[in-house]
Order: sequence, then structure tokens, then C-alpha cells
Amino acid sequence: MVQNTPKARGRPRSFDEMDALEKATQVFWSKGYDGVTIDDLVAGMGVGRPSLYAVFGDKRTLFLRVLRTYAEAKGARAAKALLTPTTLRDSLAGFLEHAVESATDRGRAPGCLLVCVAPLVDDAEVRQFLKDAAAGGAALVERRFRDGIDAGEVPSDFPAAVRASQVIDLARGLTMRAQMGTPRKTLLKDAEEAAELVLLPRRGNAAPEG
Amino acid sequence: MVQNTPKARGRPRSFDEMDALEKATQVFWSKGYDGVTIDDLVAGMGVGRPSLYAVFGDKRTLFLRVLRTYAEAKGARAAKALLTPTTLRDSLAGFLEHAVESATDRGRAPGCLLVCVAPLVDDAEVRQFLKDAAAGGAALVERRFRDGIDAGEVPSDFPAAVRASQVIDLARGLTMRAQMGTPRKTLLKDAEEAAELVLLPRRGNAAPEG
DNA sequence: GGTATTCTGAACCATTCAGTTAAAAAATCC
DNA sequence: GGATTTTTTAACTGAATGGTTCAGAATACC
Repeated sequence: MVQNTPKARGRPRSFDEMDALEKATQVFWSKGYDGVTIDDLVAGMGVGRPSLYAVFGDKRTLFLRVLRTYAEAKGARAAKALLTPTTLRDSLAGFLEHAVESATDRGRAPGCLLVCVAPLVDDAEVRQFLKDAAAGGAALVERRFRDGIDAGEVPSDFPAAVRASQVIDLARGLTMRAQMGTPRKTLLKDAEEAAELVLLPRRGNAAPEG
Repeated sequence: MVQNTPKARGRPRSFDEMDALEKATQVFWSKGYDGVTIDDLVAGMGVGRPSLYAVFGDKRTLFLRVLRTYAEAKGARAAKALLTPTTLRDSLAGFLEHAVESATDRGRAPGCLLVCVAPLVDDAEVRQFLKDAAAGGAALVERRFRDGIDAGEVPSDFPAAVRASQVIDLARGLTMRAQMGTPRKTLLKDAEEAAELVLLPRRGNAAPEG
């Protein structure tokens, strides 16, 4: 960081920008995009109306920023959950359990901004972002599968790409059920089962040595 | 039908109720619940404002009716797709392909009212309905699995309930990808793969005689 | 302490929205 | 043909919404 305190002139802000952004995330998350009014954001963020427009722009701009920030943080956590464990099975279970835990976190609205809220936004930029994010997630999982192949945890003909997109689909399903109120305990068990499922060897193959 | 023409008095309606309901479905489907205004419905349904209120009630009431009608029709088609084929594999593939086809139907908005729109509605009755509908779908798939067990298509220890909820999760994932613009062809292939996946025997079991 | 600079709070405005009302129109019943 | 019933067209109303403006408050610079 070359950026040393830039000599903030004028009246200092009464809010922290990142904190306000976090609160905005919660507002969108719990009420959807269309369901949110500027007044909701003003109330939820603790930021005055003019300040909101000055600092974050209009609703769409703010949402895009919220989306990017959220996706970055969540993506980092997901990657960590996926890449930290040593065995492939633990990696996948961790990845899916992370999705469940984040979707059933008390204090936050159930579900996930990327899965339950953003897809409904009728905006080309949002759609493209989601597509890229999903592709990135699938690529990450696929890479982990390939590492598992190299490590001999699954057979060499293991369909990594197909299974990766299935992992993403299953994670989405778990997340949506979280939003619908399925209890965390159930979903965690299902996450385990899902990890088990996607690791099954193809038909006509011997079980892996794992 | 005991109901013979009830001698419609007064000025006849200029619209067909069921047709208007169908159009309302499209409006909600393409713009979400919160995103839809009464004027959108008036324009999309070809029904005057006062008529809309008189015949369908307010937006929430109309949406609930749309939801029920849509779910009934879709449920019937899904059940048919699931129960008509003779082999278990064809049943599952048909079920998932039906989901994909309905979610990528040209002329309609991509996705599915039950998967992409309704979950966002912040309403207890809607949520309960969705929960019941999902449970009903899973139960249907589970029953088909059990029939497959009885028919010897899968081993007797096949985890029918778990796999059924996984089928639903995968269907949801496919549907969401449809909404995001993934082409039908890709999704149909993935539906096949998903059917293949959920039929794999558990670890440590011999392959079925299928 | 004075001035320039930045932020805040409240009021403001044009637009949009949900829901209603009133009168005209189109059909049946007598 | 006239009365009755129902639907339609168009206009209306009060509330909410998105976005802006403006005076005042809080800080740094000199």
C-alpha cells in the first residue's frame, strides 16, 4: 500500500464504507433486488440518502458493487474450503458444507445472494457476472478433481468436468433448500451424501483405492 | 359436470379467464414478483384494471392462483414423464429432460416459476406451498426408485430417499442454469449425465443387472 | 480564528403505483 | 322496447418512490 492517509479534509464520514456495504448486502439479501427501496437501504445501512447517492451511486450501481464484493469474499472462502483438505472427499464435503453453513448462517437471511437473489435481477451485466462466477466455481472444482485423479484418488477416466458442474448444481440445490427453511442439520447430512455421490466411479469401473 | 351453461347475464367478458391466467404466469415469470406492477399485468393479460381486481383480486391473490395452476400443470407433466417409461433410467432421464425442456422453452422466459421466481417471494403461504411442492416431487421420484428396487433395476439397499432429493437438487440446478442462459443442448446432455449419476450403486456394491 | 472543503439532515418534486369510482357499453330477461 | 345485470373504459386519489437541492455542521488548512 503506497496509499498513506490522504489527508482527509472536510467533515469526516459518520459511517464506514465497507461496513455500510456489508449492511447493504444484508438488505438486498433479505428483500431481493426489486423489493428493496432506497429508504430500505438508507435505514439498513445507516447512511443518509444524499451520502448514499454520493458514495455508492444509484441502486443498480450499489447492487453491482455489493455483488462483486460478496462474490469475491465467498469465492475466497469456497476456494479455501475446497483446496485446504488433503483428501478429495474432504475437499468436496468441505466445499458443500461451506455452502450449507453460509446459507444457514443465523443472523443473516437464509440462502445466498448469488443463488437466490441475483439471478432474478433483469440486467445484462448482472447476468454475465453470475455466469462468470458460476463458471469460475465449476473450474475450481474441476481442477480439484483433476488433482484427485493425479493423486490416484479417483480413476483416470473420472469425468472431472461433468462432475464439477454437478457439484455446482447440487450446491445450488442445497442453497435453495436452505432458503426454503430446510434445517441446517439436514442439509449438512445431504452435503455429505452429495460429496459421496459425485465421487462414485463411473459404471463398469473398479472402485478407487481411496 | 352438472354445471350446464349458467345463462351468463350481463355484458360478456372480453377475455378468457384461463387464458388471462396463463398470460399472468408469463408476466410473473419474466419479471419476478416484486418487479411486476399492476400495469404490467393489465398490459400483459389484456384485462382492464377493474376487471383484474374484480376477477382475480390483488397481486398477491393472483400470484397464488398462478402458482397453484402452474404447479398443478407442471406436476402432472413431470409425473407423466417420470412414470410413463418402463426402465428406471429412462424415467429419470425423462424427468430431468422434461425439466430442462420446460425451462428452455422458446417463447417463454427461461427458467421456472417455481424455482426461479416463487422462492424470492417473501410470503409465508408461498413458502409453505413451495415446500410442499418440493416434498411432493421428491416423494414421487422416491416412489419411482422404490419401484426400480422392486423390479431389480437397482440393488435392494439403494438409498431411494437420499437419491430422490438429489434428483430434485440437480433438477433445480439445471433449471437455474437454464435461466442463466445455458443452451438447451448442453443442459439436455447434463440431464442425461445427472440421471446416470443418481443411478450409480453405492460404494462397495456390485453393479445392478440393468 | 477565518476559510475552504466535505459530509449530513430535512425538505422537496416529479413520477409511479395500487386500488377505487363513475359512467358508458353490451348482453339477457320480461 | 325497456329494465336489469355485468363488464369495460377512463379518470381519479392518496401514498410511496427515486433522485435532487440546499442550508447547516464538522473537520483540516492557513
